[in-house]
Amino acid sequence: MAGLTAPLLGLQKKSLREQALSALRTAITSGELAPGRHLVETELSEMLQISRGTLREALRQLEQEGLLSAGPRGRLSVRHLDEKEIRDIFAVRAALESLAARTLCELPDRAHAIESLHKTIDVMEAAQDASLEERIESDMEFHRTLCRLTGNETLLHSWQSLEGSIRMSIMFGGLEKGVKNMSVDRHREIVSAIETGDASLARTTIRAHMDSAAANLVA
Amino acid sequence: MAGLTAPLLGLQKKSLREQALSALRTAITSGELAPGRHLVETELSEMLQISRGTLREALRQLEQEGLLSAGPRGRLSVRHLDEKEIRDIFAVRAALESLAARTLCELPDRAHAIESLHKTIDVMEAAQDASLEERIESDMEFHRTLCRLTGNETLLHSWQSLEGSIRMSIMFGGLEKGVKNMSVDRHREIVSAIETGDASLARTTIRAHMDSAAANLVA
DNA sequence: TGTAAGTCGACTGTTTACAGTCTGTTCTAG
DNA sequence: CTAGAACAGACTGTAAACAGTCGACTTACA
Repeated sequence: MAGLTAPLLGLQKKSLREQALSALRTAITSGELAPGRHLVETELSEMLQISRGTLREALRQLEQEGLLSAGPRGRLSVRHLDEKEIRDIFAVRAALESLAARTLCELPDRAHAIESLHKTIDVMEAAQDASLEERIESDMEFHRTLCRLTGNETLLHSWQSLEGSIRMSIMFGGLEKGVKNMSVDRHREIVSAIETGDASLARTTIRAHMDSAAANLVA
Repeated sequence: MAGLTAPLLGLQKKSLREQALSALRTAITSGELAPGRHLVETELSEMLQISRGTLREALRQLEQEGLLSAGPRGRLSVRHLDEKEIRDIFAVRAALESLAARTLCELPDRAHAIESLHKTIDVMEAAQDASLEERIESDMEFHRTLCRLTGNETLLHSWQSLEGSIRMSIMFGGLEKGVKNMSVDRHREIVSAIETGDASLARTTIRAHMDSAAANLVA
């Protein structure tokens, strides 16, 4: 876990709290901090080289993102997801991304959006032989972009609040299973559906993508 | 704003942070802290009679709920919603509640859920002549229950994260306009749709309810 | 020996005080 | 009148400390 301090020494632009947040998020979704692991404030603050106060602000945020769960007397531990929870997370994710797809379908001028989406898929394609982590990263970027392009800030925000849980699901289900869902074709299919402007088709395509993704993970 | 301290003196079970959170949430969604209002940490901590550290933890959470927006150098102010944002919030809300309705439709044994929902509508009905605040409260309770009954914790959590924004939308649009959406019949209609088990119908009913609610608010 | 009481240590919740930094404002010297 | 210094307000981050609580361990007693 020594790697935890490293990310903080770099980019000084963000506040310490945000740096700690990123470092912890990464540590959790990468499995460095295993599910169920108990977190001790004084330990973490020492590891991250920040004060307890600042750390606690970050912890509250992670708690709300669903990466940490609170036990008795406020004791935090890394959340553990069971299969039902993974399915539930993907159900919510599907609902959000369906809305995104539907919204994009109704966009009169969606050529630019289509292009942006294809670009993120190009990145995915280029990362075919890269590490699992990089492939997952490019996949997340596609879906995040899908939400961002709608221009609905609330939608993007809700999706991002779920992002940590999604990443945990993938990690919990196994990265190998996770990347199975990241076929380039499936994603092009989604973009095509949006391109047609058929909201119903787009919704169905997204839902199918998510259902199979969740099914793969818990299989 | 003197009322801010009062809620803290009551129920001592929760931590100071949670008490502050509730107090601030109420102050914001009730309009006591007006949109755009700049918040000063030392002022608030003095008003709420808690330390800055504890306050900051609460503020982080409100920020993530979308009730506060951060300006340059971390200066927080009460978020101001324009009409597009209200529509966006209700679009996301519709997506979440559609999922809830669909999930309940697929529940083999949904008699109990149906009953619970009717009960919350009974409360709404009884509150017909109560204050606007109470009527809104009973409406929120119905929709929250809708999400809770699915047993999907992530869905409930996402909805609750949005709850503050929803309340702000109603406040911003005007309470009078807000209660227009709370007809008992419309809600019974939603429950009936779920009772039939027709997921598509349920989804359509929810969506129509939300669309008209959003339209009323920004009208 | 078994159990009940007492002790100790580990953590969290919360407060206070303080240092550093940024920014806008005000006051003064030229 | 204006450039620049001095200042006040506000946020970020830190360190140290204390109370309360709960589990674990120890001890004393029947």
